[in-house]
Amino acid sequence: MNKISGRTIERLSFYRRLLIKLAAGGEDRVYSHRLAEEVGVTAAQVRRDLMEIGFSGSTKKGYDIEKLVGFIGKVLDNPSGEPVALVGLGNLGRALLPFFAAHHPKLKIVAAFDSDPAKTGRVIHGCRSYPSRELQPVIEREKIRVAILTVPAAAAQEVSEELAAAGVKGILNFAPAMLRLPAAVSVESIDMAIALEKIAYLARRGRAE
Amino acid sequence: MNKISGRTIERLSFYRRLLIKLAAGGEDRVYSHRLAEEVGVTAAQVRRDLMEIGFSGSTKKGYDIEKLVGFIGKVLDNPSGEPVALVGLGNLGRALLPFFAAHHPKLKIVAAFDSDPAKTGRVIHGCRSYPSRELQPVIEREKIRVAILTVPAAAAQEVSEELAAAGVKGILNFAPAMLRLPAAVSVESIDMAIALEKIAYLARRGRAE
DNA sequence: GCTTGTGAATCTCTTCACAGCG
DNA sequence: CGCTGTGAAGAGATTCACAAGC
Repeated sequence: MNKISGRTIERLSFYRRLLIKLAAGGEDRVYSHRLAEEVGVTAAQVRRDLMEIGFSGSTKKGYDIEKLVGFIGKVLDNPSGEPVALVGLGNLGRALLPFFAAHHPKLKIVAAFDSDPAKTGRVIHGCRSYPSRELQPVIEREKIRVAILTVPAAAAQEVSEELAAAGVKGILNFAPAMLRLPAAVSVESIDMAIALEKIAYLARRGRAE
Repeated sequence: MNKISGRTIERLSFYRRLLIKLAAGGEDRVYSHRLAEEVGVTAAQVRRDLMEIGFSGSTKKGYDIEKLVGFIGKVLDNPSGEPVALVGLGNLGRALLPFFAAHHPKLKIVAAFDSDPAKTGRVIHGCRSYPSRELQPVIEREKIRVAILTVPAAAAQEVSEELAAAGVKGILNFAPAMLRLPAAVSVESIDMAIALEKIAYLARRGRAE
């Protein structure tokens, strides 16, 4: 169950989301075809992914939804929950707080940071905000290993280094900048400006496929 | 210069961003190595990408920055500019307005929509907001072909169909939902919840590579 | 020497297609 | 039968490595 590819991780996450929805609708078993159809991949892909994590559906009638949700959880989640830091309380950061607060049972934003004193020392959407100066101590105290970075591009490298130094091992980076960090720190970048340029390109040229 | 892969488009966008920064710093030529290093890919990858769009640097001393920026622009941009619609003025949508308004010379959000009358009929960050009912006429009038979708997941499918019907050809989808649309419409989804789960996973397991 | 441009090799990811099972 | 699990084939993307230019 060791090295699972990034693509597979993403799809597992999608599968789980859908499975939970199906379970809420009262279903308890599902075929790879169905899962594939709803998530937008092929059935073979679904079976491969489940094979990769070592999950077996009974051949009889597809996969047991509840079991599969649990199994995916064992792969993706930290059983004891995962505290997350949000760094940068600009427009985007403030918008993400309620967005992430809403959903996840395991992932929880427990601390927010900003360099602007006007934005700190408060509680925003149930999350305490601290001045940047307290970044390292708070992250260490709360044992935070995952951070969301929503600072301006110019500050991103510096702040990410502080995060890494404080012990953060994964950064979800929204700043339009490339972060250079030790290999022990994983970075996943969401570059919305690039995504918009891409979709504008695709809209002009005909659709691929 | 025809079918360019999605990956390449994204990287071209990155290259351009960097090139503009270099040009602002007074530089006028650049080697593939340098570009690669700063963007986080290999030099061979850079050269492949430029080959793919048919750009030739002089062998003498790398690539002419200004020419390359222009060339990438010819590939990516609609020369007459690209009007964009934003649909969904919740927290995220409102945060994206200034974010996108800031930067791009060609891509410009010219209309925003929301189903909540309290949020419409105003001008937010220089962008006029309309009630959803006016979605189709406004999009047709403004000849909008690109839309950013920031509505709740439950509404995403329906709204995206309206967009498609109104003539939109590319959708940047932030809703955690899979859109089923005619193949003529391109969809690029940014699923922040999935991305956060992924980075949490990577933070727990050691880094890949 | 240092580049770029590029065929060929490699790696990674996805799909095919079928054995095996209930 | 129609399903899952999976070896093998296929597609795509990346890197290697080297010819050719200045």
